Amino acid sequence: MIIQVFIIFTIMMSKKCKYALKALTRLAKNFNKGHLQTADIAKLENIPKKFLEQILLELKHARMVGSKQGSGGGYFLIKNPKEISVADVYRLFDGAIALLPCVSINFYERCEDCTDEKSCAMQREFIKIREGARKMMSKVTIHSFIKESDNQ
Amino acid sequence: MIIQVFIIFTIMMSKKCKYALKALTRLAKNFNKGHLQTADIAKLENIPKKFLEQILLELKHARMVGSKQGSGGGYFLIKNPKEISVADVYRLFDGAIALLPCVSINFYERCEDCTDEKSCAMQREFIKIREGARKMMSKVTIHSFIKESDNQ
DNA sequence: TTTAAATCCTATTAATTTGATAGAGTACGT
DNA sequence: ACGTACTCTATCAAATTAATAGGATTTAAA
Repeated sequence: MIIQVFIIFTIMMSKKCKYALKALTRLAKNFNKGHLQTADIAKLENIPKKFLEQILLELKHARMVGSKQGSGGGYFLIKNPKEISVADVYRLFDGAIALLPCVSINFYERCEDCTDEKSCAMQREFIKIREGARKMMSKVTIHSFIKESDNQ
Repeated sequence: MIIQVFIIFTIMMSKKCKYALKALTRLAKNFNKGHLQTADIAKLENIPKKFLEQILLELKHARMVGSKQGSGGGYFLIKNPKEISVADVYRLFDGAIALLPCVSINFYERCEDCTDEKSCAMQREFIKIREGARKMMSKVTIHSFIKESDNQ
């Protein structure tokens, strides 16, 4: 008897990035209403608390959230939810939106195997693909994730 | 003296996928003109030969290329270059185009941490992002990578 | 019919990344 | 001073990537 197991690996957004978006959305629902604690966000969003700590810290360094230390402290959004796009968060945690480094705006790198970038047809075409993804990822913001039913 | 090294990791297309696109483009330039050998493609495109072997084999299993075995053998395209899109090749080597598994058409999977998919605002928005990327990746084909100067 | 050439196929490897945990250190309200 | 919650760095196991290795198989040609 032969058992075949197929494992399909897919390159997608990292969990870290997804958790960040969820945490930001939770903070956005509380925008201008005080702060939330890591432990509460972790519970509400099903995120490992210690992992979330790192994420919120990175978001703080990126100046998307602010924090209040000590007892009774917590995190709060310091940017308008409409001004934090998926592209911003994706770039912070997962890097380039472009599929090839030579096509990236923020993470540009030359391809080692490329002989003439100026006439590279792949580069020309992958710029189009990047723009397709970038436009959509810039349009969707944290605000987009807040449902009307959340009355905010 | 402190030396700081910054390593930026970016999720992009895998090298395998990129090599596949380059190999397919090379074969496309030779479409209906006989076959090319792995070793020649490897040399022309700066791809490790043994690695390229695997790639061409996968492309064969996916019925994009055909092969002729034995001495004097090689590979040839069996689909029209206009009918092989970047999306097709990307899905074959790197998996889903969507950024979240719950949003993927071909690699759908439920998010473990999701409580109600029907009302999930993230899912709704990430479908838009997927469509932005998918449309562009479907439009660009192997034919797009062939420059006019290659007179083909 | 032997030999060489090329594809076919599977296993293995080192390096890197991910997702997470651990354990201090620091700030602050009570 | 005490407890709470953020800050920061180190570490870990599992998974993935990008190759390499080594045969097995097929075919043309000597």
